[in-house]
Amino acid sequence: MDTAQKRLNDAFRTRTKAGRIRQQNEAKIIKAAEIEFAQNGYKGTSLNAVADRAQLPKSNILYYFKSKFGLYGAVLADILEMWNQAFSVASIDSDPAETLYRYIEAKVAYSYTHPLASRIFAMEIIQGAPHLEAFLAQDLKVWLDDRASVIQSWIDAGKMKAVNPHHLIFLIWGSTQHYADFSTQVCWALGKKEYDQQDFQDATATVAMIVLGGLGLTIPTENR
Amino acid sequence: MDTAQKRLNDAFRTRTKAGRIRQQNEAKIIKAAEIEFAQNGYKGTSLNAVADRAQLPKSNILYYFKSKFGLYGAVLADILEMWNQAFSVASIDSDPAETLYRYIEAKVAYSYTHPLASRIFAMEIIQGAPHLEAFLAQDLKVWLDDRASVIQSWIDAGKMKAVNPHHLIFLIWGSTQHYADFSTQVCWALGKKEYDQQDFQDATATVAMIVLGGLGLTIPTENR
DNA sequence: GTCTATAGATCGATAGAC
DNA sequence: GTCTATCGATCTATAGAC
Repeated sequence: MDTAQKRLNDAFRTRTKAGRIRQQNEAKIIKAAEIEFAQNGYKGTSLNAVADRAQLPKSNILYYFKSKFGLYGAVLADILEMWNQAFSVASIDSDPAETLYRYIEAKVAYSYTHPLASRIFAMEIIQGAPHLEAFLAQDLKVWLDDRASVIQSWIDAGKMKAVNPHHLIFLIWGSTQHYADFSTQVCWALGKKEYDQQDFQDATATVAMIVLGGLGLTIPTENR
Repeated sequence: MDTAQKRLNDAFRTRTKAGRIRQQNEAKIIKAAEIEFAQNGYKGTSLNAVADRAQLPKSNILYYFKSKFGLYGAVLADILEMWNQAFSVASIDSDPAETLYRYIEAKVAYSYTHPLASRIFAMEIIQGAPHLEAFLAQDLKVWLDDRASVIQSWIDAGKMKAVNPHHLIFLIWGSTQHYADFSTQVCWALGKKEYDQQDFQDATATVAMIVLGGLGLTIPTENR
């Protein structure tokens, strides 16, 4: 009778007591969905294509995730979880050069280890964030403003040149994420089929040198 | 009988002697298609949506552009034409600071005046450039290598710090194009609905200061 | 040249057998 | 829980009236 309570119970059981087969299948589906969503966007992705790639019947997807939008939400949740794990640490009184270098390094590494996640996020934003607006806009803005205030405090303390903190963050985002989102373009230019570790070290070095240098900071000694 | 020749004639006549109404309609369709492609990608865009936005019957689109792919090609051609007009000038013996500043300025301005074009291009690349690969890969690589060799000559002449020229170009691309491609994100962060001119001046100033500063160059006096 | 009607394929989602 | 069959909507593209 109480269907709302029943649905909550179902959802909870689904999250916690999922069977072994179901968990394996869900993982296979999310992995396949990441590839398809990154390649074709939300509208451009068909459940048929995801099902084929996951080698599972299409109805299986809809049974697990209720709808196409539900599947997309699960993929985004996966991405945001990784995102938070990688960039949640933020020290207030730490050294600007050290902190910014670590951030650039982590950002480039993330582009290397999670190119699909990075690309899906990029496409979602380019399209105006029609799907994640409600549940991400606030978190993201809080995180950004927090970061910006730290940078501003460094500037006020005379530890680095004065720049618009938000624009500085965008510059770092743009130039690092570029390596994941525009890998096709970058690979053409470098005459390669795929990146290797050396390319990512070069990327980190170039971005760090220019950004830190431009701010009047020096790269931490152990990374020079 | 000679259908190949006939088709060539048709194509030529279409390009050159197009009627007034047809030209107007084609322009309306391309403008509508730009919005839809930027919002939903190639696969995610339907001719119905384009037709509705252009306020023209769907068959009209297929009559003018032969197919969905033909329409997309026309949109891309439009974008690349603007692109070339904006960035084709490249001087060999010019001043690095002056040249790089003008380039950053032009790139940010392009993001401001042609955000849709910039976004379509970005999505195409993110998706692996499945459509424009054949007819753009070569041109783009030639252009890039040419630019990189100029930067290398500046480095060899001791005019600026040594960096990987390709990565420097990517950094500029990434950080400037970011303002068009990720406008949603940037607007959230700045707490605005749309950019104004001041935001773009700030963007130009920040990117120029950091990039030129990081390379050991000074911003041209008239722009400080 | 322009537009309506519609074919043929594929979409997301559901019903029901097992 | 899993999978087949299928619905109704929507897609690209074409045929043919005007």
